[in-house]
Amino acid sequence: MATHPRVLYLIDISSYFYRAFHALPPLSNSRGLPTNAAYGVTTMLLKVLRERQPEHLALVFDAKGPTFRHDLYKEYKAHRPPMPEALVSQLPYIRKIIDALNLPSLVYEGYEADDLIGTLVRRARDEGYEVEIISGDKDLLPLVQDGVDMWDPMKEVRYDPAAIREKYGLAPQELVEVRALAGDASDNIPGVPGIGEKTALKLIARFHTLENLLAHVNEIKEKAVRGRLEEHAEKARLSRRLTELDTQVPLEVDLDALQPGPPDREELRRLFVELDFSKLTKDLGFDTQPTGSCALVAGPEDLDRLIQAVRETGEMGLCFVTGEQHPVMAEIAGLGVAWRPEEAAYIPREPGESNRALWEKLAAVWAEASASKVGPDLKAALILTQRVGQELQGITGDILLASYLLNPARYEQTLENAALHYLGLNLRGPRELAGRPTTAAALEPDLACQYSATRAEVALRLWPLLKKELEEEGLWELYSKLELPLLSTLARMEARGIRLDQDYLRRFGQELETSMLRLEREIYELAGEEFLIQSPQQLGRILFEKMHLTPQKKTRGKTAYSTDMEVLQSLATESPIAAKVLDYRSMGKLKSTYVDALLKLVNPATGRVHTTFLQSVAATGRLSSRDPNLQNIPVRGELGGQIRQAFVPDPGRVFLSADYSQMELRILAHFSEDPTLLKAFQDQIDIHRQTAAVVFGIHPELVTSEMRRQAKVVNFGIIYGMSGFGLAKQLGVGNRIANEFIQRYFAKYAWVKAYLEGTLEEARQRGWVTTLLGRRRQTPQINSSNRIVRQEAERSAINTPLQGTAADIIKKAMLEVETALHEAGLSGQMLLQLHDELLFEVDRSELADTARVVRRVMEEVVRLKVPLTVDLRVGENWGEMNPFAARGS
DNA sequence: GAGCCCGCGTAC
DNA sequence: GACGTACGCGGGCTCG
Repeated sequence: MATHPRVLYLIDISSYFYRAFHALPPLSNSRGLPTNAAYGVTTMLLKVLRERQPEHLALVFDAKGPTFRHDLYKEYKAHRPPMPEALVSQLPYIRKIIDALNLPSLVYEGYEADDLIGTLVRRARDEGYEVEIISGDKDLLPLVQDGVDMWDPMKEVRYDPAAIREKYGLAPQELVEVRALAGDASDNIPGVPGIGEKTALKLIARFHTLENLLAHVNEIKEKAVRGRLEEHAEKARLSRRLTELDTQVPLEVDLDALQPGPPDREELRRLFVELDFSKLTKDLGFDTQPTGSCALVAGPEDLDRLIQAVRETGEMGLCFVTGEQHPVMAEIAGLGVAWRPEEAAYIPREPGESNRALWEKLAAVWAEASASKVGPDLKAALILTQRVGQELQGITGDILLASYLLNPARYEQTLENAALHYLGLNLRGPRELAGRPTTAAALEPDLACQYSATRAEVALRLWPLLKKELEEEGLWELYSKLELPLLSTLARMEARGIRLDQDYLRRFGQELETSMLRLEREIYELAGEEFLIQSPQQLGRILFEKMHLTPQKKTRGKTAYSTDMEVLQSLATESPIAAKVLDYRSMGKLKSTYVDALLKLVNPATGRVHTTFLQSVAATGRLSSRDPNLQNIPVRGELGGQIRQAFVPDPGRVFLSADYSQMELRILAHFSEDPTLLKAFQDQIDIHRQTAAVVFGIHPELVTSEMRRQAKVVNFGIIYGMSGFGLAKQLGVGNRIANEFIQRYFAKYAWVKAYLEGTLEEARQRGWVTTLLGRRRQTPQINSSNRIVRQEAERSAINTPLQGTAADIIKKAMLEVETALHEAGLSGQMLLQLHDELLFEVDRSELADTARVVRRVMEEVVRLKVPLTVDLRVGENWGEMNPFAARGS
């Protein structure tokens, strides 16, 4: 039986530093350290290890300083610029990674890696090894022979003698002769001037060696080539010596000993985390906990020990396990608690008197403010604990909130991502733990224990890291004075909920259904067949293939005809079917998204719906709302308003809404300090009318309502970083006119233009933009060479300080309004935040006082260079809100 | 049947 | 390619 040949893998590592550096975009970690070369080299090495599983391997380095080739020719590699600083700074990390991977390295003073590889190839063949050279450098191709091939894992190219013969028409060794003739600009090898690779290949194919060629130079017909060869024969001979590999490097190394050792996985994890190599970190497969037993709190003794430990450390990581419902309603399956790293336990919630006693005792501990509470979602924990009786105290470290403030757009804020990013740990979800698709609440106690105790423990470990970063980045105040207190405010709003008139909503749903059935019949009639109207695909087929209406545009994926509102509106002149589809669509939207979905989410015990406000999602600092989303309940249009009418206050109470007027434009005025814009707001001028006067170049008195409407689009467009093209499309005017609008706008509001440009420049320089209260959003794509990517980043960079400052302001106002109402002894309650508006439920008897407090606090919450004004409205339901207490009355 | 993407539409 | 930030529906596809 033939023994399998031993293979020696020789990695031309130095060349990969440059190749990775130049091939990859300029990546960097969160501290701005460039990482692209380190990343490329690491992935290359991991690929080699994964795909070859080498038993014998060496990383071969270039020696520092001059080599024998410099003695031969002082100009050798003389034109090479010094290594770029961005690459130099990565070398120590590459070194550390190689050490952690525990791979043998070879370097020999006075020689390049190529010579060492040549020497090793010779010796390896003598000792019966096969060799694979890992390189992308063509200079090494002459070494390829039977039993020696070359592989470039980066480009996934392989060379053996046959491949070289096919590509160059030569034997590998003959490539040395080619290089002697053609030279190499990057190494400053002269070759024969005027002879390039093509000519050289031809010549060597015929004469095989340089010396043979020079001996038979008179057989060459082309005069120019012959003349150059005769003139530069010595240069060619020198080039050949420069390019020939020295395979006799006096290297004392035992090939059998060139074996990779076991990698230091902990060190790799540490390095990958530092460099933000999150995918590689994940691939390392560090799980938080092996399957096994978990500390289940079974009786009072266990719990006493837990309580004792929490009191000793003064820290408590919490992770409740609940069903999917809102925490106001969700079933509690148990609680994971951690008190110091590596120490955590799980308390299941079971029926029975003894378990109830356990939980009462536990509740007493989480209600002690002396222990700092840390967790992945403290708002949910707060609501759950309120429900169980004792409200959570000592709220300190919300992991997702902290991670969000540090980098709001980096990734979805989850404990999994934070654990991976900051600790290099893979958290295992319910699916991985159970080995089947499931939810946390459905896990067996032992698995639920592993799940939630681990999460509590990981949160506890993450918190000091996040806190330190918040402090270092100047975000601690934003966290501790704004977002963390707001978490409690939001918890109260969510828990309170908002009452829904279910009977009304059901009736409305039935009306919609009736109207839709009628429309459906009419549409089928016009189409001549039945089809799914709500399917854009089928609708497109009917409208554009069967009925031959005019297609207006393709969908975003270019795959189908678009049937969106804009298209249908323009088709209304061609066929009555378009308007009917539009009506059918809008009713279907209301029914499915608002009527049906809303009814499903009502708390049956109270008739109220409880949204979840998400505090670590929107990249600008805004809140978002989910299950149901109460921030996009329809308001425009007859039918839309009817949905809002389903939201009603308790008997004896009314809704009070308070919305900031033109908030983002005022913030633009504040930041830009544009005199015209400032004056308009100080004088309480209608800003859209003023902009209309500006862009149409007329007296404000002459502005028509249509002009004002268009100017409103311009004003909004500025905030969104809209282009001339976008404005033209939106307004339905030509490009030229739209550009003229923009030009006149910036001519009049010149400081706005300067401000916007300043924002972009700042983003380019610093890599982030900021808001009034110091919130940050990183702008990693702002210097992208891809124009589309870059412009998208620019629009975000322009919009974020404005939208984010609005978010800052209303968040601060929410905190202060709550306090002010409480101090004034008023019972009004905040129900919703809608980005620039707050909705309260107020006792009718307290309406006037509450309105006064709300307006005062909201208008005075920050001092801008323009006044902030608030419009108040009151109503018996959310759909019929009427102006209240207009200013000055 | 679960999970995902697409097209679309609602809000500020 | 062209307007920022969200959430969520139904259709339709893939995968098991």
